[in-house]
Amino acid sequence: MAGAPGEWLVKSEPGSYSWQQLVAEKHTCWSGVRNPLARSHLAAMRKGDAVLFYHSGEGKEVVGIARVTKEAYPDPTADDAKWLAVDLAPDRALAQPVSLAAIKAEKSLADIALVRMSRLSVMPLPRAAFDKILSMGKTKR
DNA sequence: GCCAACGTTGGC
DNA sequence: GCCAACGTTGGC
Repeated sequence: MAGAPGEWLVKSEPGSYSWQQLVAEKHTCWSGVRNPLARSHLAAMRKGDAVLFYHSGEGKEVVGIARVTKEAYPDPTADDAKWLAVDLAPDRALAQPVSLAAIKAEKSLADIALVRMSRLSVMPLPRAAFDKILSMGKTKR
C-alpha cells in the first residue's frame, strides 16, 4: 500500500559512513538501525523517495539528497530478523550544505524531528520542511 | 509491570 | 569532556 511519495532524513557520522562514500559507491545498504521508531520509518520508505543525508558529529549539516532504490528488507547485519535495511543511491549534493545551526535558526523548522528528537537517526520530513531545507541549500527539488 | 541503573547518541 | 535525552536491562 504505497502512499504519496515521502521525504526523509537520515543521519550518519561521516567517520562511519559519509556522503562522499555514498557518491563513490553509487549505492549502499542502509543497515545497522536498531531503534524501533527509526525502524518504522524505514518500513514506510518507498522506492524513489527523497532522503536528505545529514552528517552528525563532524559537520552537523545536511549535505545531499539520496533516493530509496530498494524498499525495506531484513537487515543483513542484524542477528534479529525484525530489523530492517533499505538501499540508497546518491541523487545530488546540495549546492550549499545546510547546517544544524541554520536549521535551528529557522522558525518554520523548529518542529522537525532533527531538532526535537536529536537521537533519532531516520525520520520523516514534512514536504514543506524538505522544500525549505533545499531552498536554504540553494538546490532545486 | 515498575523503576533504577546503565549505555549510547549527539550537540555543545 | 560534559551532559541531556532516551532506550534497554535486570532486580524485585
